[in-house]
Amino acid sequence: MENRHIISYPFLSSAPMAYSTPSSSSMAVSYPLFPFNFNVHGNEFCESKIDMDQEFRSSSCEGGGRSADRGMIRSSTEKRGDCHKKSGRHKYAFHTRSEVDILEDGYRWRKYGQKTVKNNRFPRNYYRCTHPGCNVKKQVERLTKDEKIVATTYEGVHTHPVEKSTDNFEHILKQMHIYVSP
DNA sequence: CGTTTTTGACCAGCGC
DNA sequence: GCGCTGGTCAAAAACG
Repeated sequence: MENRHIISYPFLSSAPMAYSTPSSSSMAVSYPLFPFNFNVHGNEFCESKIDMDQEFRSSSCEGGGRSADRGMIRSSTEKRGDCHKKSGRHKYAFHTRSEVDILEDGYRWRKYGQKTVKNNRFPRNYYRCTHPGCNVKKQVERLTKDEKIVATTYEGVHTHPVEKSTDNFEHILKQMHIYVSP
């Protein structure tokens, strides 16, 4: 199986990347950091920024730990404590053309859910970063209209460096095909 | 044997 | 209030 991906990674580092908002509508392939708002009107590659919170403070989700109590954690401390709009995290969705669902992006993900969504015959997969204290999540789903397109949604910012070596990552970059309109 | 995936159930938000 | 839909949990299974 071949790992052909046309992808870009907005979350390669936990460094605070500037919101460059490229109005020039051409994606700057600035290895290894991509700006948050890249815009490519190439072929299949599209990107949509869903939501943005300007400061993502890691609000210590490891406080309670996993309770063995039946019934859910239901996050009683942060439920109505401070955030009046709970989905105020960094959240970025972009489409990639790939033949496998997930690609080695340097982080380690653990799958925690799978749901069949309404307009897709492919299920949506839910992943979470396995680093302790890092609650970055991502969703991966394959589109029905073109099953070569994989929609990936990242939520949150990693609060730790990338696990895997940069050698491996350069290998990944060589696999990536990025559409840039001339 | 530790970690990850699978999978059904549970919960919350939203529209009617 | 009810049902639908999406997101998450957690126990069991699978995996290395």
